[in-house]
Amino acid sequence: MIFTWVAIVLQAWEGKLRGLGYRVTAPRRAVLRALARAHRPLSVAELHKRGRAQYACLGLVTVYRTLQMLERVGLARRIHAGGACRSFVASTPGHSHTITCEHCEKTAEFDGDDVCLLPAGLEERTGYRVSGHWLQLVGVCRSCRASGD
Amino acid sequence: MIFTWVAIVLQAWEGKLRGLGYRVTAPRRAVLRALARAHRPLSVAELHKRGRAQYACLGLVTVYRTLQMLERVGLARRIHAGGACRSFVASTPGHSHTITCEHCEKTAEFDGDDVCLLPAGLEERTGYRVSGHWLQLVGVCRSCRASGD
DNA sequence: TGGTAACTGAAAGTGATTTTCACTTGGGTC
DNA sequence: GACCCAAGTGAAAATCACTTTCAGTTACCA
Repeated sequence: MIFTWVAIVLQAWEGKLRGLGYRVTAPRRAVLRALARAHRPLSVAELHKRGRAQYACLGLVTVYRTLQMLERVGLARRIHAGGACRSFVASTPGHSHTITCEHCEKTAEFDGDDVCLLPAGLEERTGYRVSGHWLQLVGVCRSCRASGD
Repeated sequence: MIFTWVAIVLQAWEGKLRGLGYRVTAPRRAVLRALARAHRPLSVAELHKRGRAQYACLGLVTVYRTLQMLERVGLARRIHAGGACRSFVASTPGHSHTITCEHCEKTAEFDGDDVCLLPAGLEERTGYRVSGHWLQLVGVCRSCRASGD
């Protein structure tokens, strides 16, 4: 039996959900799988379509509900792109940020605890005491650079 | 004749719009004014309501169109809050970031060219060459701290 | 094996945004 | 100052993005 990377990730996710008291159902598996296989942020509609490839009668509402749940437990992350926040990527729990390729949209996470690294004297300049932040980077991924795009 | 700060800002904005070939109309002035007077991010509906205080028959569609135009020229900025990107604040053109108070939502800009200051070796770690970023901070403003909130 | 609370899909409801179109107007021209 | 017309406008309708409701189904614990 061959285990793909996606299968291993799904296994881990399902264990995590079960551990948190969530049921692992066929519709949820379909959404999880679509998320795990994607290499770029996907809209709810796209996830619905891809999820249906695995579970034909997957309902759109279930996709919304599953994403909400996955976001809550840190397994999915909402991405800001094109003036809206309607796309999702798979995520690992914990504090991290994302970087998205401006050509192919492939999105990666990187650990962010050491990022900010905020401008010196920000509190003095603005009067605000910083308690949180939200950072998204844009760049060009290795393969798009290699293909000269 | 007394010039308030808001009046001065509006004057500058109107000059900028005219310079770019946009017409300065009563509906646009109403939206600009509502934006300039706000101390926190406002939704489209709120801007519509406030704009009507100055120009009674301001249409909702015009608010959308004006915001789109202002965002394009850098005079308004969309703010991400509560899982959506539906609020706007006045903005100064150029590269800067925002910080929003988690209590009163008052939002300030700060210059961001010196921010990132990204984690060393990000390109090596992720394979991405960074070309841009989007950063929003959350904190507590001076007056909310003073009031012990 | 049940039993049951969690989960589901369809349909209807809501709210945000865009499109369309006939009408109005800012601002340059004479 | 009157005229012109492309840019701008508001209302209504259409579209899109969710959310709620509800009757039926199912994962999983005892």
